[in-house]
Amino acid sequence: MRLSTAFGVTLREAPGGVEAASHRLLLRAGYIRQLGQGLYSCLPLAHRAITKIEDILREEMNRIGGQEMTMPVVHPADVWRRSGRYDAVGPEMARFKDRKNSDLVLAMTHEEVVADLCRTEIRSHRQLPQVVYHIQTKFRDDARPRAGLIRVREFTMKDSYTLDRDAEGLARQYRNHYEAYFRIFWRCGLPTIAVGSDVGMMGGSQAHEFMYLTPIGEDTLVLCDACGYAANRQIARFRKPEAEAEEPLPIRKVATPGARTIRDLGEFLGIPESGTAKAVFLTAGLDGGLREQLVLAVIRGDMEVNETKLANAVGASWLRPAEDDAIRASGAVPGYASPIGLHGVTVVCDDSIAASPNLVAGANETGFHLLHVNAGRDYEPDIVTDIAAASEGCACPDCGEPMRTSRGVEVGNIFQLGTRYGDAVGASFLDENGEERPIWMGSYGIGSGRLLACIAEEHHDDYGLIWPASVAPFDVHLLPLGGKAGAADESVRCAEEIYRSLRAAGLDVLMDDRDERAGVKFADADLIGIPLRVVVSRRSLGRGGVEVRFRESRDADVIPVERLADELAARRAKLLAELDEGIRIPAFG
RNA sequence: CGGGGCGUGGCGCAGUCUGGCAGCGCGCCUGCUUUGGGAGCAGGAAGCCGGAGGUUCGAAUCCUCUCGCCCCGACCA
Repeated sequence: MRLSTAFGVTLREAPGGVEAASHRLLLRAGYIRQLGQGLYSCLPLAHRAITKIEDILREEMNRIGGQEMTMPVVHPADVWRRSGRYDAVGPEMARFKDRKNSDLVLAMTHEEVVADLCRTEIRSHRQLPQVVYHIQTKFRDDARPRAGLIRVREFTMKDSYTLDRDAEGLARQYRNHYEAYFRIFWRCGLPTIAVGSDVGMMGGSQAHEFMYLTPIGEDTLVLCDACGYAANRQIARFRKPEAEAEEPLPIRKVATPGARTIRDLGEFLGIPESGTAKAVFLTAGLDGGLREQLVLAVIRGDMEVNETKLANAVGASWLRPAEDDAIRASGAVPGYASPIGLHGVTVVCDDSIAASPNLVAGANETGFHLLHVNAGRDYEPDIVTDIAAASEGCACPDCGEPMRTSRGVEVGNIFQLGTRYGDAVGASFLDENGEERPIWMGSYGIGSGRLLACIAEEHHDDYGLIWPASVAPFDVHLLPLGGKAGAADESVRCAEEIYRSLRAAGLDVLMDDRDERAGVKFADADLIGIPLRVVVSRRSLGRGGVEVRFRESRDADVIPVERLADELAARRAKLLAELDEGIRIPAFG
């Protein structure tokens, strides 16, 4: 491609309000342009880079037996009604009607369609296992897109689906994806870790997220450096400080004027926060979010409630802080609440509460608390489970060492779905004994645009992007200096010849044939970030060739023109080999 | 959905408080000079100031409504 005729220009200044380095540089270097909130066009440079990413996705999917196909972006609402997700997912899914007034949706993902296809295509155990995938547009009407391509509303995703006859088959395919994903990310030059994650709206039993660790990430991860435990904070477990064993004492009411918070209470009574029971009221959306239920989460005062765990415990599709009116209607008093003597409330106790005797709790009376409250004796929780939020420094659930937290961007995910979707649409097969059995499904996604943005985030400097050779939109950036395009200058003639010969040698070449000064060309080359640069100038020709350097390096080598194609091909091969050699697949767990 | 902010040539911004000729830098076009890290000089094109309504002799500026975008939170595979 010739820069003089390329569609898209570089910008000296980024548009205002742009924070993330990947966002700023992709805009400035002419890769992407915003059309609307969370909606981006990929200009030729980004398109080429994404094509490289997709090539890697295809290779690695095909390596584990994947068959590429294409499924529609527009779905009849009925397939989503059958799975129960039409009502469950809320406004994130775009819905509309066709001319016949039939309900349609824009696809957020494709489990329903795959399950529907299985209904007719999969009849016998002989047709299993299967891996199918496509690279297709998704739309999710996210409430808050941000950071350029990191979080958008319309995006392209590689989503694959595995079909198996039993849980063991699913586990095998899940593991194949686990390894394939690490290969993919390493080949793209992106370091990631796999963390255990919430299954969320997908449903299912086990899930991992592949996380690129970066301060701009929106997910909080809890990591143990000692043993490798890693989980999204949404589901992260930890060892809770144990309470001292005591005989239960008789309950006693004490005046605690003005002590509305746990800290106030601890100071007032002269006890540690772990000696108190914190009561948090939330309104939960049950039955797919249609029915509201007041929930009281009770946790020891030294910990916080994890809303994801709580939502999973009560089967809620959403939670919101409860209004004071609803709290009072249950018999509780905000600020002095406890689970004793309430009605119309689902009481969920963290397991730390059940294990801690003689806690201080509210008296459901303004200005008073109760001493020596014991779960099971003074009130009966509806649910006792782990609803505590892990945080920086808390003890690893596996080895007990202190854990740290980190921010991350989810660049891929893998889900063991089980038989849920097959059951919903009646997708089953006949086994060797002629018995009808449900199909076990798995679902696995990687967003290609988000992946591109994360790679840009990882590989850049103050001057611009520095693409790994595997995803760079071009292999070589060719810069003729000193002379107008098409002029009879020696450097230009030579560059034209090199342009032809490198392309003939199979390299993707971007030639800056614009009538620009050297400084402008260098600055734009830094910005665009092609890994190999060739400078052709009177000076270099005087030294017997052209200058070759890596984008990352400051040093150039003079290479004779006759040897140039071989030299560049060798350097490119070396860069790619380094990426392949870097592949590390952590133990599955 | 809650809180905050911003919409003025392609991009970055000033002007708005205190109403009175629509500006600056970069970019773009033409010419001359220059030519290895974002050149200099000269000339030029380009904005119904996001939109609608209102107040006023007069509105980018004041008022009302509205649309769009950004940031924080809620939410989210």
